[in-house]
Amino acid sequence: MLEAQSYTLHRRSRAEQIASRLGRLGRLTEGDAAHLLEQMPNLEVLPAGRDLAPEDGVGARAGLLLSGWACRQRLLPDGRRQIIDLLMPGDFVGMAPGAPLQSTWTVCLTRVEFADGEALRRSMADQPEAHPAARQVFAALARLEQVRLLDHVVRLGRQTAYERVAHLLLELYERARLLGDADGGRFSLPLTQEVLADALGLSVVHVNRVLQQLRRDGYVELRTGQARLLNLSALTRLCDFTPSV
Amino acid sequence: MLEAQSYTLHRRSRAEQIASRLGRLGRLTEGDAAHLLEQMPNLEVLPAGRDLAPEDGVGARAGLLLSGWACRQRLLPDGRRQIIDLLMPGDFVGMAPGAPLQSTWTVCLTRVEFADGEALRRSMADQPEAHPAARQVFAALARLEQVRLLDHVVRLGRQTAYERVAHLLLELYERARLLGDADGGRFSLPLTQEVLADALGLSVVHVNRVLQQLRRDGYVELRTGQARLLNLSALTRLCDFTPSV
DNA sequence: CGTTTCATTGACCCGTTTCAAGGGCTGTGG
DNA sequence: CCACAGCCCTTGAAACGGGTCAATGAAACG
Repeated sequence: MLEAQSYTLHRRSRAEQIASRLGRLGRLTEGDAAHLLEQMPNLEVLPAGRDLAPEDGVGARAGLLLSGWACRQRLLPDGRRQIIDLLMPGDFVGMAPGAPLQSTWTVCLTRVEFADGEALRRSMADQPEAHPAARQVFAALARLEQVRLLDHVVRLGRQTAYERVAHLLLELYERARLLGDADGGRFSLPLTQEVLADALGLSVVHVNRVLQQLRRDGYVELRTGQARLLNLSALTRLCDFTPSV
Repeated sequence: MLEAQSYTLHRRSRAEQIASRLGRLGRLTEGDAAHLLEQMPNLEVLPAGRDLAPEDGVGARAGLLLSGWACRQRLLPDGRRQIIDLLMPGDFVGMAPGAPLQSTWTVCLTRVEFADGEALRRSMADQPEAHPAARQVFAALARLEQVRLLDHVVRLGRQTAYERVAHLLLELYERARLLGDADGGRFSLPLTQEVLADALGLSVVHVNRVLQQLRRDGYVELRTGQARLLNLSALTRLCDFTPSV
C-alpha cells in the first residue's frame, strides 16, 4: 500500500518532467504530452539483465523508461559486445513509427521501471491520423536518436580514449539535464565501467585508467552511481562536444 | 548529340536496375518504381569534392546517385575526418521523410551523375497522401541505412582492422550486387585508401597493409577501381558479416 | 560472514599510428 | 614527345596507445 503510493508519487513527478521535456521538444502543449503519457498507464518492473527486446523482434516491448538504465547492443560470435545506445530514464523504447529495427537487442542494465506503451504503439500503427501529436513527438525523438548515433560513430572512429569518455559523459549529462535530472554537472550514472567500455569500444582496464586521469585533471568526480562534471566548458572543448537540442 | 544519346542509354539501364531493386525492396510493382524515377528527370553532373549537402542543411540537394560515389562525413576541429556512410550508384540522398538530418555533410568522392529529386521531395512533404508508394520505398531505404549505421558502429567499436576492411568490402559488394552491378565477387570500387581509412577509423598506411594482407590471404584482388572478393563464405565468416536485405 | 561483483594496479605485449622516403601513374604544358 | 607536378600507393623503422593477463582491494549482497 505504502509501496504502491510511493510509486504513484514517483510516477507523477517523472511524468511531469517528461511532459515538460516533450513539450519543449516539439510543437505540442504540456497537456498534449500529459495526455500521451496517460495512454501508457501500466507499470512493469524488470530486473537488471532482463531483455526489453530480443534480436529477432519477437516479444519486443514498446514503452517508456521511468527509472533505471538499459542499452541496445550487439554481440559478436566470440563474445565481444558493442553497445549501440544507452537508454536512461525518460527515454522511449520501440515507439518510433515504422517497423521495429531488427538486428539489435535491448537489455536492462539496472533494475528498470517501465511504462508499457504497446497499446499506444499499436493504436498509432493502426490509425495514424488519430495521434498527430504523438507521431510528431516520436518522429522528433527518432531523429535525435539518429544524431546520437552519428556522434557515436565519430567517437568510435576518430577520437582517443580520453576524448571518448569525456564526450560520452557530456552526452549523458546533457540528456539528464534536459529532463531536469541533473544540474551543476551532477547526475546519476549507475553504470559499471564494463558498460562504458562496451559502449566506447575500449577495455575495462583502460576505461578505469582514463577515468582516473579525468579525475586527476579535475574534470570528473565519481561516487557510487553519481557523477559530477567540473569545468564543463573546457571539457566540452577538449572533446568537441556539441549538444543536440 | 552523341554524348547526350549515350547518357540517355546509360540512364535507361540504370533506371531499370534501380526500378528492379526498389521493386524487390518494397511491395510495389516495377511500374510504380519506374514512375517514381520518372519524377526525377533532371540530370546534374558534379565533380569530385563538390558538396551535395552542407552541414547547416542550407542548399541541400535531394536526389539519386546515378553514377559515382559520395559520402556523409563529419570533421573534427583538428582535421580528423570520420566518414559516416558511403553512397554508391543507386543510392538516394536526402529523400527520407522528415526533416533532413543536421550535423552531417555530404560530399562527392568521384565525379557524380545526380538525378535531382528536389521536386519529388517537396511534393512528398506537401501532400504525403499523393505518394504512398514513394513514401513506403523511402521509409524502407531509411531503415536499411539505419541498419548499416549499426553495422558501422560495431565495426568501429569492436572489430580489428582486418575484420573492419573485410566487413566493409563485403557490405559494398552486397549493395552493388543488389543493384545488379556486381557478380562473382567483382564490383567497381573507385575509392582511395584514404577514404577507406576515414570510413574505418584507421590510418591510410594501415589500410594499405591490411589490404595487402587480404590479398596475400587470397581474399581480395584490387585493380584500378575494380575489386574482386574471393572465397566469400570464409570472408563472411571471419568478420561476422550479415547481409541485410 | 562468505560470495560475488566491481574497481584498481602493475607488467608486458601487440595492433596501429606516425614519420619519412621512394615509386608508379596520370594529366598537363612546353 | 618529354618533363614535371600531383596524387596515390607502398615500404620501413620507431613510438605509442590501448589491450591482455593476473592479482589485490573494496564494496554490495544474500
